Amino acid sequence: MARGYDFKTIEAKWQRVWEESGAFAVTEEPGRRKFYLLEMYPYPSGRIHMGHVRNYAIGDVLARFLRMRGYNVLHPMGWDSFGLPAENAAIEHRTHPAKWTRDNIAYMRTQLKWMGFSYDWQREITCSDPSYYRWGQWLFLKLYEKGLVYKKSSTVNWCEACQTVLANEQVEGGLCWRDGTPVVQKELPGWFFRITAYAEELLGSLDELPGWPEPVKVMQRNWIGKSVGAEVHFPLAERQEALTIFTTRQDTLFGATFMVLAPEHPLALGLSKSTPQEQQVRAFVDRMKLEDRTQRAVADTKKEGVFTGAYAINPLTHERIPVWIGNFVLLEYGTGAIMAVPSNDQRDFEFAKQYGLPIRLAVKPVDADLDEGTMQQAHEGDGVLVNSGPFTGMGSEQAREAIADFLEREGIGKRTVNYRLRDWGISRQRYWGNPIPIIYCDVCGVVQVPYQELPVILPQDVQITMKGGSPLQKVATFAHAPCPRCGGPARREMDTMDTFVDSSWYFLRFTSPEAEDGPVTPARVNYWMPVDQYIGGIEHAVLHLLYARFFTKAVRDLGLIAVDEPFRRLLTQGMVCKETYRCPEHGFRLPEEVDTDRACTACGRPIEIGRIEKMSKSKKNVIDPEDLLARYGADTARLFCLFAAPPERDLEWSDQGVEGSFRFLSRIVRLVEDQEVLLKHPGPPIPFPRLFAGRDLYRKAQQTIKRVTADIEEEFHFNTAISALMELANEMGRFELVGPADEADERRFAYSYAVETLLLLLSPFAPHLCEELWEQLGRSGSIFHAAWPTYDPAVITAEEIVVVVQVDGKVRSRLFMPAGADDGAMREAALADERVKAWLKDRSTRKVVVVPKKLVNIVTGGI
RNA sequence: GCCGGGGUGGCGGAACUGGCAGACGCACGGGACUUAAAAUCCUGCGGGCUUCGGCCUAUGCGGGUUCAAUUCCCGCCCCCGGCACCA
Repeated sequence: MARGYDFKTIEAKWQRVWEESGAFAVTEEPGRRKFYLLEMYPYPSGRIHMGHVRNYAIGDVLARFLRMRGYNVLHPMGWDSFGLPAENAAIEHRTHPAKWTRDNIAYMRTQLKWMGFSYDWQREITCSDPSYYRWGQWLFLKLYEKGLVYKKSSTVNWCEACQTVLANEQVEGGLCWRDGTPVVQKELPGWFFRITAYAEELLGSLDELPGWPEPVKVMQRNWIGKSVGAEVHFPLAERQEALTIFTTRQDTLFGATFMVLAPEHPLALGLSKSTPQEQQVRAFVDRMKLEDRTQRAVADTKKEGVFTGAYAINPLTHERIPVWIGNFVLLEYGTGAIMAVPSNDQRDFEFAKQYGLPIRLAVKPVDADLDEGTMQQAHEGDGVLVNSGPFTGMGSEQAREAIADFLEREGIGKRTVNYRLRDWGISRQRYWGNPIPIIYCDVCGVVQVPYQELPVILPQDVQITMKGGSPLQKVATFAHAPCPRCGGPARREMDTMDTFVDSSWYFLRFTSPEAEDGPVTPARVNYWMPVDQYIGGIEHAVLHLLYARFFTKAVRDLGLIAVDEPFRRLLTQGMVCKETYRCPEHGFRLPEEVDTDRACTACGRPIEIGRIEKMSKSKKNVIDPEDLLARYGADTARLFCLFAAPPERDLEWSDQGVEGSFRFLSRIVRLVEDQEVLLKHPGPPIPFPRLFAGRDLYRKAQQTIKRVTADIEEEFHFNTAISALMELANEMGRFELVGPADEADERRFAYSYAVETLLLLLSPFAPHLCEELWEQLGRSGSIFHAAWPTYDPAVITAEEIVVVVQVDGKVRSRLFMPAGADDGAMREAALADERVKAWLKDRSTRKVVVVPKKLVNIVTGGI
């Protein structure tokens, strides 16, 4: 234990008191201001890490602060306990995912209690518990009945290591979000949530979330990717069919000199049939099939293509234009076919140049002319239409409307909107997840499991191998089930739901965790929702936060809740980082324990300090919160996480910084204990007008109330709130408690007021210590039942102000003046100041600027 | 390439609405206490110059607006994050 104070005894004592008194349990109290405060619940991986500590420390400061401010605060905690790591661990440790998960939860719950977080543990929920996942199945069926859930076979993202499908949102740069394995494409049937049905609302209501960080909203907008444009039909020459394309640039239609289909386009092979190109086309399409699609879509892959032998008619120019197949056209966006306008699209331009296809300018820059023969790149911006029949001379923006009107009038096409967002594939070919409540009957087809039979219980007796598909297939008692409709033999759905489904509505369940007649109890959910403040990592900017918004809207449309958006305000906290250590020989793959300031234990080479990166086991730069608890205690760990950086920024770990936080708390203990006897009998309060000795300290305490309150409440500036508390403590340290006998009462009162204020303001940050000192001083009841202190604006206004005097914008003097000094008095005093006079000796005064109560700037005409 | 965030001492970071740049902490230097060390307390701490009064200079770079710019405007550079052949 570091020198300082006995945090072990203190923290254990108060944790027991809070636990036994059920201090943080809440119920709905209509008429009282409610506050639903939520931090993203953890995956029970085994132990909490510093990221959790930071996240939950931020939340806990707010929770304790808001309670003292009089709010009815719901602050729950639970476990995101389905998911693949449990299966991996089951193989590795020869245990069962259920047991592994249960043990982890038990241990992590204990750890969170050691941190002193003020949760309402009566509302704890666990995703892998049938009492929870039952309602996930229930919601699945309700959404299925509404057409918001459907099954289809499609090309999906597959992670070979996880042996399962991934949603688009779970692929990061072509790699699996969980383990970084390259994702491959695979044709597979699966269940989808129709999130695209809410694309427009998910986009639009972002504007109604002023309490969300702009970066997150931008990321969601980009992800949804709305494009406004038109669908245009290009009739195929000598055929009855037409090719439909999507474009946002119908103003360039007159420049469309060829078309390009994605290699997977259904017409790709058909168009070349019995043309001389047939062989070539087939070879190209087959080659593209072998190439990985994520690879093909990534970066600047060389553009390649082949002529189909077929022609289409440009519906505006009526020209015959060739139809090609190209690797740069994506089947999944738009219609999988494009019109190519090489003059005004760089990709089309490159393709045209490579294969000698014609280029005709459709839109030229406003202030310049372009020549098709000599242009070196496409003109992609807006401009003025040329070669465009009746539309020639129009500006792009106007032409887009005019041409869209024309297309609609002539039946050639219509205005349309395209989204990048795809439906959410939720089927996972894994065991440790929520079973999808569907039964397949040869006679009746796809049949829902009846509501009264829910939950479909996940069987426990399974063999987990990570090979040969879902372990559930081998559980005969699970796989075979009678058809609920005809009673005949049938098969269960073997896939489980993506764990992100569980986390898409857990915040609703916290409001009524034991509801048995539905996922939530309407009166309770509508009392608490929305979450007033949500706190979590930026890594969920599009994943969880988009899914949760979708679910909220879908559940609203089921009539279960009244809110449109789940999270009123969002705080995305930065990562916890630390310098890394590398061995020149072994890199990050250092063996077991690294002797950080000496040498690699494997080869003896000196360890180099690497970049500052997010704490991770593989980088060997983690700090285990438990070591911190043992050395400094929870209050110090919490305080450091909040002091070292503003919450939204990355936090750089510093062992000395932790030491500093601990020193501060130890100092508080001394400030109180050294004067304990005196502080226990503070004497009667002395009104401010009659307080002279200790007047400044009293004022400082009141000013600190203002600063700390504003810092916590308005901007989550916990770091500056703590520095304000340090300043107050510094001033208390300097304060002379002993003085002339006739001032004794005043000094004692001022000091004891400062101590009391300091403890109250510090209590959300260092709750155990503040409770202990509060009790030692003989104050009644828990400090958390005390009201948050308030200040008197008349007191915090200084009686004396410092007026800065500048000459030509440079500070030359400072004057102390009474707070009531007006502009004229400031001006007079400034001009009369000796230092200022010296500066003005050889210069003429041209102008004097006075900023009330702050500054005088004397502008001269120079020497 | 597009979008977003950022760039301030040796380090983490402060600075309301344009008004004293560097709060608070860490590290470091000096001193007190101590047999000694730790802890604690006092003190110094952007850079340069100094006759020790101060002076000059400094918030990524270059311009501009203003009595006054870390803050506003214009043009660049660099770092981090997201998206990326999206038609």
